[in-house]
Amino acid sequence: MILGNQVEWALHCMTVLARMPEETLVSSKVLAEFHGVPKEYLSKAMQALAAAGLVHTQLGPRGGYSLSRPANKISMLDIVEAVEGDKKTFNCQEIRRNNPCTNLKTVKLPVCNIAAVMYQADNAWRDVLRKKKLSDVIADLKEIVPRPVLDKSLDWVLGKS
Amino acid sequence: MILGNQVEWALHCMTVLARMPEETLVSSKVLAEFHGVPKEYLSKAMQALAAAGLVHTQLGPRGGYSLSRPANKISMLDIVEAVEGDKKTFNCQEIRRNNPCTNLKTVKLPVCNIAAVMYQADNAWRDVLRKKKLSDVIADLKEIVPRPVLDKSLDWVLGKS
DNA sequence: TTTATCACGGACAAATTGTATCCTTAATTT
DNA sequence: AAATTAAGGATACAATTTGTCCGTGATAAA
Repeated sequence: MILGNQVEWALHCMTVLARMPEETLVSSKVLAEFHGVPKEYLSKAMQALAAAGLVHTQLGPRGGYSLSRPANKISMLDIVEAVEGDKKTFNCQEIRRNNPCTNLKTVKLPVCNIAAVMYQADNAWRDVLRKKKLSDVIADLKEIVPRPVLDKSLDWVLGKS
Repeated sequence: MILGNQVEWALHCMTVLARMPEETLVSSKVLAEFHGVPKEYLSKAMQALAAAGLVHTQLGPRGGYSLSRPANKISMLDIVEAVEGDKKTFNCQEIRRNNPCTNLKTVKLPVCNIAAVMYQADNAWRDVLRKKKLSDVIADLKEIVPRPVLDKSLDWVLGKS
């Protein structure tokens, strides 16, 4: 059970957008070059973010992406689910109903107790991501990355936007 | 990010083994028939459980599987990791080092803050599964499944073991 | 108005992983 | 000796992930 790379890309792209001045648009070309990932494929992730309403998009020359709302109103879960979908990590197939010695095919049963625990674990995972806002991520970033590196990166992106 | 079916199968098989009297061996053929899943493929999951030391195996006629330790000493995480592996659900590719405006390829950096949150979520998920013991699962089972169904199932498996 | 740049989105292809079957070998009971 | 069982390798098929390519429409700048 491993998340796709698109999730990582999307998270990093969102932190870039979150650090930009208001109204600044960043194209997928710039985002792709900045992160060293294929532009066309990254574009799919950005489309997912747009479809989820997390980013605003602008077509045409000098077009690109910007956050559609403040970074403290966007959680990491929002981003992960936008790209990865919101299906649970455990897909109960109800194999208990295959039990050959009783006919449980049509009987109504409470939710499978094994699935229940898996769902509980799934929720714990989501809760952590739901509580972490994009603004928190930016704050963390400023703690661990040297200021000059942060500034140079911002200037680089701004210079291309 | 979705777990494979083998995890579900393994969890259900372990609950069957946990309900058996001491020293009883259950073959993969019986486990497969009971759960309505392909025997050969289920066998792979059982091999994984054996490799992880969660079940004892016995070859030859009347051979099969039994728990290798008490059900309260086996967690759901033990079972999930035995089948699914213990790789984290988020695989950080360190794309922050691809940043074209600074050379971060070889610089030592603290763990990526985005990865850190993903790992935290991963741990929350694992914690729930680690705390839930196989014995707890059995207890839950007795609450939600009618007693006659439980008894008939046990008798069916015992009759074939 | 023309041209270049951008997001969008469909079609396609390659690589990886998940699901499953088959068969041989070795161990063990009857 | 014969039958049964787990172990494990080889293989095939399906689904998903990863990635590319190209056409369309929007839009800004020349």
